[in-house]
Formats: sequence, C-alpha cells, structure tokens
Amino acid sequence: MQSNPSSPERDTKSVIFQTAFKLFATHGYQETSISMIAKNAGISKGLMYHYYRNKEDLLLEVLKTVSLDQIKPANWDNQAPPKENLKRLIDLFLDYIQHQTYIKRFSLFLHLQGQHASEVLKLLDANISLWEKAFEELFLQLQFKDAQGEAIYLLTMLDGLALRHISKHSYGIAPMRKKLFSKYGLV
Amino acid sequence: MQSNPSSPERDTKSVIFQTAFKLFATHGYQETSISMIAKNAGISKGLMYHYYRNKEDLLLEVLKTVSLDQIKPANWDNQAPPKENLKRLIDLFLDYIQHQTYIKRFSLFLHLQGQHASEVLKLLDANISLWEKAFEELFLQLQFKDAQGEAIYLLTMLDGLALRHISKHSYGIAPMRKKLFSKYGLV
Amino acid sequence: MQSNPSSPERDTKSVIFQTAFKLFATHGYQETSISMIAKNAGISKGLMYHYYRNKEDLLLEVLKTVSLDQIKPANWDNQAPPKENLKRLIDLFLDYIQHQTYIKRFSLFLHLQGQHASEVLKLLDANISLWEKAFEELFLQLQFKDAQGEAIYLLTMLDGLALRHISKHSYGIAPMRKKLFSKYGLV
Amino acid sequence: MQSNPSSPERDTKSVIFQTAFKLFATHGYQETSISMIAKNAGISKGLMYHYYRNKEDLLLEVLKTVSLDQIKPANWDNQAPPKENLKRLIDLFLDYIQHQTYIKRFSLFLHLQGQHASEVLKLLDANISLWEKAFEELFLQLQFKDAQGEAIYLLTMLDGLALRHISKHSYGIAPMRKKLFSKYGLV
DNA sequence: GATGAATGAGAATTCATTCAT
DNA sequence: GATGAATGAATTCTCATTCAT
Repeated sequence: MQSNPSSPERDTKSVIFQTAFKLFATHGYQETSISMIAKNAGISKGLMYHYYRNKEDLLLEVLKTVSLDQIKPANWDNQAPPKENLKRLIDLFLDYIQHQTYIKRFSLFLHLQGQHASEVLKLLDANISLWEKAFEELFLQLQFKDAQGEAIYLLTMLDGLALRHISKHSYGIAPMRKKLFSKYGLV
Repeated sequence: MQSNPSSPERDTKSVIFQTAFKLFATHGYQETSISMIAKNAGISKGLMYHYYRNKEDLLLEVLKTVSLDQIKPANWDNQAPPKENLKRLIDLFLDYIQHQTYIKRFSLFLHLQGQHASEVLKLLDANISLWEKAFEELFLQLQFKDAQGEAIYLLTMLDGLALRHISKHSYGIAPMRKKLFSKYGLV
Repeated sequence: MQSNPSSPERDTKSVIFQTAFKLFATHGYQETSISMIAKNAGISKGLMYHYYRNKEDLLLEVLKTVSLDQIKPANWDNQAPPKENLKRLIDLFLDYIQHQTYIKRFSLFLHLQGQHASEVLKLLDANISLWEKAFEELFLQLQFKDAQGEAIYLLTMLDGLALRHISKHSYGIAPMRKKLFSKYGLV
Repeated sequence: MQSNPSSPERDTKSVIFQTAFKLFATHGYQETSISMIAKNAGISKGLMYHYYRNKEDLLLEVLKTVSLDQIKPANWDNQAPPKENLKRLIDLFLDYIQHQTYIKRFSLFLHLQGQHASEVLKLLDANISLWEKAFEELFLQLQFKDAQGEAIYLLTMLDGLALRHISKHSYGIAPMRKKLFSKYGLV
C-alpha cells in the first residue's frame, strides 16, 4: 500500500499532464476533449478524475507550468561583458521560440484571450518584467540613453518575431538574428 | 414612420454580425455559441440561420470583413518624398492598431490558430505581402542595401507592437512611434 | 372584390397542391419542407397557410387525391368479349405503373407505413376491391373455377410487378405483359 | 452474480439495436428520432452514441442485419429432384414473409426509397440475384423453355405476395401457396 | 487505482408556424 | 392576398462528469 517502486501515481499523473499540455497547446483548450487526452495518454477517461478534479483543474495546472516554464533571462554571467550577455539573452529567446514553439503559442493565446485565470496572467506578466529588467540593465551598462525604451523596443521586436515565427510569416529566424546582432554590434 | 427604431433586415443582420464579431474577437470562435450570440443580439437562436447559413458562414462573413478591413498601405502619394510616405504608412498602421483593436486581435487569433478557413488566411497573408512590398519599395527609394530585409524588420516590429498593445504590455504606442520615426529620420 | 377573371386563388392553391404532391411523392412527406414547396411553387412560405391550415392538412388533401386518382378498372366495355376486357384492364394497370410511377410509389408507401389517416387507407382499399371485383367477374365470364382466387392471383402479380418496376428490379414491363397475355390467351 | 438481469454492453447495445430495428421498420428511418429510440429502449439519448457513431451508423448496422437476414435460397439438396427443391424454396420464401414480416417490410421500404445507403441496396440486390439464379437453374432442370423468364415471373409473384401480406391485403398466404404448388405441379 | 457504461446538459441546426406589414 | 422576418420546439450530436464494478 506504500507506493510502488515504479511510482505509478506520479507516472500516470505526469503522463496525463504532458498529454494534456501538448494537446491544449496544439488544438486549444475547448478543442481538446477528455476522450482525446485519455486516448493519447493511454488511460481511461475516468482515471483522469482521480488526479484532477475536472478539466478546468487540469488546464490550470498546465497554465501554471506554462507560466513557470517561460524562459527566464538566465545564462547570465556577471563577469562577462554586457554585449556577451546581450547576445546570450537574445540567443536564449530566439532558441526558445524555435524549439518551444507550442509553449510560446500557448502563452500568446492566453494573452490574446485575456479572460483566463488572472493568476496565470500575472505569472506571465511577471516574467515579461524580468526580461525587461534584464535588457534594461544591459542597455544601461552599454550606455544607452533610454535604456528602458531600448529594452522594450527589443522585446517588442522579439515578440513580433515570435508571432511571425508561430504564424509562419517569418522569413526565418536566422536572418533576423543577424540583423539584431549587427544592430547592437554583437559578434 | 420615418425610420423605425428597429428597422428590419439590414438592422437585424447587422446586429447579429456586430455581436458575433465582438464575441468572436474576444472569446474566440469555438468559445462563442450561437446561444451567446442570440442572447447578446437580442434575437432567437433560429433567426441567425435566416441570415447566415450556419455558424461557419457567419464566421466567414466576419473574417471577410476582417480581412477587407485590414489596413492597406494606402495614403500613398507618388509625388511625395519616400520619407513622407514611410511616415504615412507607419502612422496608418499604428493608428489602426489603436482604433481597430478588435479587428487586429481577431487577425492575430487567426494566425495563431492557423487552422481556420484557409481562404481567409490567404487574404490576410496577401495583405501582409502588400505591406512588405510597399515598405520594400520605399526602402529601395531610400537607398537601403537590404530593402526587403528592412521591410520585414519593420513589419516584425509593428506586429510585435500590435501584439503588445492588444495584450496590454505596451508602454504605449506613442513612444514607440517616436522611436521608429527617429530610427528612420522621419519628421 | 369578386374574384379575378384569372381566378388567382384557384390557381395558386392548385400550384401549391401540385408542387406538394410531386415533392411528397418523390422525397417523402417528412423530407419535404414547407420551404421547398414554397420555393418550387414560386410563392412565399406564409402564403401556404392561407390555403391550407398546416402541412398535415396539405398532406391529407394530397392523399385524398392520390386515393381518388388510383386507376379504376374503367375502359370497360360490356359488349366486348371478356378476353378483350381482361386485356384492357391489364394494359390499363401496366400503363399506369409505367407512367404514374410516383403516384404508385406513393400509395405503396402509404400501405407500408399503414399509420396514416385511416380514411385515406380506406379509399385505397376500396379501390383495390374494385379491381378484385372487376377481375373476378371477368374470370367468371371466362369460366374459371376459382374466379376470385384467380383475380387475387393476377392482382398479386401486378402488385409485384409494380413493386419491381418502382424499385428498378423489373426486367422490363413489356416481357411480363407478354407473359400475362399468353397465360390468359390474350391476343 | 450469475447473469445480471441487466448485463451490460452486449445487452444494452442489443436493446438499442432491436428497438431501432422495430421503429425503423414500422415508422421509417427519418420518422424515427433518437429520442424515440432512447425512450423505447429505456436509455439516455447520449448512450446510443456510445455504441453507434451516429444515427446513420445505427441504420447501417440494422440494414446490414436486414440484408444478411434475408432468406437465401438455401435448404438446397442437389440429390433431390428439382421439384422437391422448388417446393422447398417457395416454402422458405413464404415462411420468411410470414415470420420475418419486419425484416421484409424494411427491405421493401428500402427499395421504395431507393436513396439510402447504396451499399445496402447492393447487398439486397445481390440477394435477389441469388434467388433468380436459383429459380432459373431449377426451371432449367425442369425443362422450361424460358427458365429465366419463369424465375422472374415467380419472384415477381412472391414479391407481390410479400407486399400484400405486409399491407394486409393478402387473402392469406396459404391459398396462394397451394396455387403456386399446383401451377408447378408440386406435391 | 482503473475501467468504461451511463447520464444529462448544451451545442448547432432545421423547420413548421405566426404575424406585422 | 402575399411576404418573409421572427420564433421556439425538436432534432442530431458532443462531451464533461459520475459511478458501479
């Protein structure tokens, strides 16, 4: 009665979670039925209700994770020159867009709808602030007159890039990366 | 007997349309039920089907309007200097974002979902191309080496701005307008 | 206020009737909507309700006519030899099957469903009796031992033929006509 | 714990099926609503969709059974004299009409409508061919000049008989059986 | 824990019918 | 007579949720 060595609970719950996450992100919340989740997770419909109170609850869990899994301006090296750090952050963001497309898509969705659990939106907003702060500090170090303005400018650019990448209108991320690097004199 | 407070057809259809438009744009298509539309429009459920073949048709109609109401790079004056034209287009776009938030939100929705009515997406894409072409030509006239790249860069920026404005993360459009103007040496 | 020389009422009502008749017979009652009738008759939906209380009422009218329009064993010539009359009746029936296919189909439908207005069924049944009587008398004149039995036998055959013709399994009516004629030594 | 009064799945599905079958056969497909089926089967409306994809699917299932349950010209004994076999087939058909009235009524319905599920109609037609072939062979063995014509003649007769039996206009099947037997000199 | 049969509320849609004009 | 906008009940179907096993 303890809990199997193979920790089935953790496993099953996690499988449900991951499945739901992927489906929510690719099809949307409404368009994802419990049946779909169950089928994709390889469990019965009823079992979901052992781990989550209901569909909404499962969504909340996913949203919380999404907001926590946003890339944070990490990889930061206080010893490195600011240009090096700026380059790292931009790379981090662009790689994130490229490889976590559906997480990013999900968070854009959330912002567009706006209606969802404000606590989730708060987490997302907090993360955005984090990036603004990070860029602002770097631009300060780089002697920009309007460091905050430049930070927002850069983030706006990155958001536009994310949007275009997700909706396939990018002419590719690589050229834009180059453009940004050259704008800020990186590498 | 002049003009009834509730003159028929034109009015009712338009009420349905406007209601649906607003609801689609704020809640999304799937999340908006016919009941919601009917209730908000103050009509019976069945009446919608007098004016539109089905929900999809209503969506299409809305989408068509959305795509037609996209700002096109007009206000173009071949006699005017390219900088003047560039300024006009940027102004046009920014004003659009500010005043047609619903429409812009809707088209962002569509791009994020991607799945819907490919014909509409085509229209939207065509419009995007229009803007790219317009900016590209201006940048050519302005002697930019990579006119096309610059056009895309600018549009990406504007998209990011739109996204942030819609999701309330903008620090306002005005400062960004100034920034863009100064970047391109306008006014 | 009298009634126009072009007797519009009679006309319109008759158009509605004929349209409904054809549609009921080809698509079935449930499958025929008031809208269809109106469109095909070239009138508005509302107008139908001036001439008929409701859809059911229109059906009843059609059914009554159908039952009255059943071919009756007419073309009967008391002077002619019984074989001649037998031939005429068989021809009458077969021609009817061939040319009034959808009336016949309609009456078969009614018999299969059985549930409809018993008064209509009574009319149909009465007509069947008429045929039985007619054939029976002819077979009596032709000295058949079991004239009634033979009459029913022949009618059963004709019904089978009608059924097959309507459902396309006939190998054609012509050969069967020959067969029946030869069976009874006609022509 | 032996066999519950309401053992699940198999039972429920079968109850739905039987209910639908009976209702389809007596009222017709369109005239039978899911609500009717559910009410008559004593289940919720939704449950039907657990076992059948939709109403059409349920119909198909019923039709499949109908077409499979059509009497096939079996009971055939190659050793027996052809007259014996002919007698058996006629008996088989007549017994079928008498005892599987629902099924026969249903297949008549289908033929009259014609529109439905062409695959089912094909099955029914194939079965009809089977009978034609069987009778034809017997008539060949019995030295009929036009064996095929005679086969169709007999089947037409049997179809008429079925029709009349179902719509209650038969004067009973027994006398007709005698008549057919005597026509072919059986027993 | 796990299953899936069963339910019922709600969604989209159709359609006979009414009624103001 | 004639129109067609408007209604509301009914229909098919979906799906989150419950519950007996």
